[in-house]
Amino acid sequence: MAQAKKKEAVIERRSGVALWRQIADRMRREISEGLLGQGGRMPPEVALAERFGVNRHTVRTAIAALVQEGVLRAEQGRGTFVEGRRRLAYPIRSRTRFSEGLAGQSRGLAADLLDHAVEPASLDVAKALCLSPGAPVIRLETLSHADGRPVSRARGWFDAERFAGMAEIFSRTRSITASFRELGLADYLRHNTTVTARHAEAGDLKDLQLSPGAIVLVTIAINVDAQGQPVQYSETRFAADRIELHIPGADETG
Amino acid sequence: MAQAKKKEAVIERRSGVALWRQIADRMRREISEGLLGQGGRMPPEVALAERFGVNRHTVRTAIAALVQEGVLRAEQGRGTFVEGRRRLAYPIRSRTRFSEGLAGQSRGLAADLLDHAVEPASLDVAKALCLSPGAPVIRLETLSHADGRPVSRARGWFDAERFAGMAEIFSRTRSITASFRELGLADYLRHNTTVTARHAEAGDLKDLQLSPGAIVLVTIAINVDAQGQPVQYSETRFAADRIELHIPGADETG
DNA sequence: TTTGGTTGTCTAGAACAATAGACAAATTGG
DNA sequence: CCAATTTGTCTATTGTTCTAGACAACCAAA
Repeated sequence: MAQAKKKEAVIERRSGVALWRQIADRMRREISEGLLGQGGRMPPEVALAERFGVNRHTVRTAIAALVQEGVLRAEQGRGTFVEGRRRLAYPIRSRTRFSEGLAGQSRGLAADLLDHAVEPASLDVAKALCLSPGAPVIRLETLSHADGRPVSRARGWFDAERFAGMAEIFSRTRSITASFRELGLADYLRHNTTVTARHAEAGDLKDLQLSPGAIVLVTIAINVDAQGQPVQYSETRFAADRIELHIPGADETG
Repeated sequence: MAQAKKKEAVIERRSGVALWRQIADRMRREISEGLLGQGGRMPPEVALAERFGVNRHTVRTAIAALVQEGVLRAEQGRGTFVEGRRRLAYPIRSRTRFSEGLAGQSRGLAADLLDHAVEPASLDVAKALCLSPGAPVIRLETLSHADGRPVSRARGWFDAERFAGMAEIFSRTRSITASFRELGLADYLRHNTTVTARHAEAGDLKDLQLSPGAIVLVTIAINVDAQGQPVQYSETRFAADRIELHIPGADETG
C-alpha cells in the first residue's frame, strides 16, 4: 500500500480553473485559518505536491503566485515561510465608521480619493437617496488601506445640493465621517446593508492588488441622518482574503 | 474603425482561470443582475464571442457550463434562453428563522438532515456555547433548498445535554425553530454573525450543485436564548449566486 | 567538510484550452 | 419551399498548463 497516493482530491481537474490556482487559493485559505504554515514555516514542496496529488512544479507555480501576493516568502536552501497577516474584522453596526472599525487592529489606515464626479442620479441611486431620478449627485470612488495593504474599494453617492464640496473635503480629510462633520452633519446611522460575494472584476483586481479569481465581499449600504433622511448610498468591495464582516446581534447594537 | 474589436477586455488571459470559465462567471452574474438575457433570450453566440473578444467555441464552452448549472437552456435553431431565477434575499436579523426569511420569496422550502453525531466539543465550539472543551455536543449537517434548488449547507452544534434528541426531532420537523420549540425553547435570538466569502470546497460543490470556482458566503453565528445563554453555534455556506444577505439597520431590528 | 534537505532552473513531452474554418441540423418568417 | 438565423458537430492547429526527470544552488547541522 506504499504505492497509494495520499492526495486529498480536493483539487478538480478539467474545471476551467488551473490546478496551480486551485492549490494557491486553498493554501491561502488554510494559511489564514492557521491550518498550514504553523510556526511560520510551510511544508516542503515535495510534501505539498504529494498531498495535493500533483507535480512539484504545479505546487511551485502556486507558491510563486502567493509569493507575488505577499502571502509567502521562499528562501533557497531554507524553505518557504508565511508572510501574510490575519484577516481584519470589519464591524457592521448602526454607527460603524470605516476608520473606527479597523482602528486597534491595524496601523496606517488611509483612504485615497481615486475619482469623483457630479452626475445625474440613476434610478437605483435616486431611489436610495430619496431624490428624483436625474437629480445631481456626487459620486466618490475611494480606495482604503490598512497596514499598507489595500482592503476595500468603495463607490459612494451623495446629494450634490446638500453636500456640495464633498469631494474636495474628502480628499483633504480622507474620511467620510469627518467630511460629513465639516458639512454640518454630526451623526449618521447605517440604515441597511446588503452583502454579496463575487469574483473581483478587472478594476478591483488592480486597485486591491488581487490575483484573478480572487473574491470580493460586496456591501451595499444606505446611511441616514438623525431624521432618517438618506445621506449616502454606497457600494463597497472588500478583499475577502483580508477582511471579514462582523455583524453584532441586536443586544450589542444600541 | 470598423475593424476595431469591441471586446470589453474584462477577460484575463494566463490568469490560471480558463477563458470559458471567466466568461461563464461573468454571464451568470450579468444574468442575475438583469444586464444579460433580457426578455429571457440571450444574444447569439457570435455576438457574445465578439463582445468578449474570443472564439465562438469558447463562448459555447461557457454556455455549456451554464446549461449544466441550470442557468441557461439552449435550443438548436431557436436560441439560448435564461432558465435561472433571481437571487433570493436572506435577512440577518435578531429573530431570523431560515424558513421565515425565505418564505414569500420562494416555494418548496425544505431542509434535509445529511448527517448528525454526538461528539466532544472542540475549543471553538465549547467557547461559543459556553461549555467545557470536550463536553458532548450534537452536530447537525443540513442542506436547505428553495424553489427546488439547494441554497445553503449548514453545520450546527448544540449542547447534547440540553437538547438531547435534536437530530431525531429535526429530521422530522425539518426546522431548527420547530425543533427548539419541541424541546421547550420557545424563542431565541441571533447574538452574533460573522460573514466571509471563499471558494466552495469539494463537499459543498456537490451538495449545493455548484461548479468549481463558485463562491460561497459563509456565516458563522451564535444563537442565544432569552437569558442570553448560547443554544446554537453554526456555520452556514450559502451559494453566493443564489442568495444575498440582508442586514437591516438598528431601527428595523426591534 | 560532508551530508541531507530544501528551493531554483532547465528540457521534453503529454494533456488541456483556445482559435479557425466548414458544414450539418433545426427553427422562423416570408 | 426558400432564405436567414441560430445552435450543434467535426477537423486541424496553436498556445498554455501539467507532468516527469535531472541537476544546480543554497543552507544547516553533524
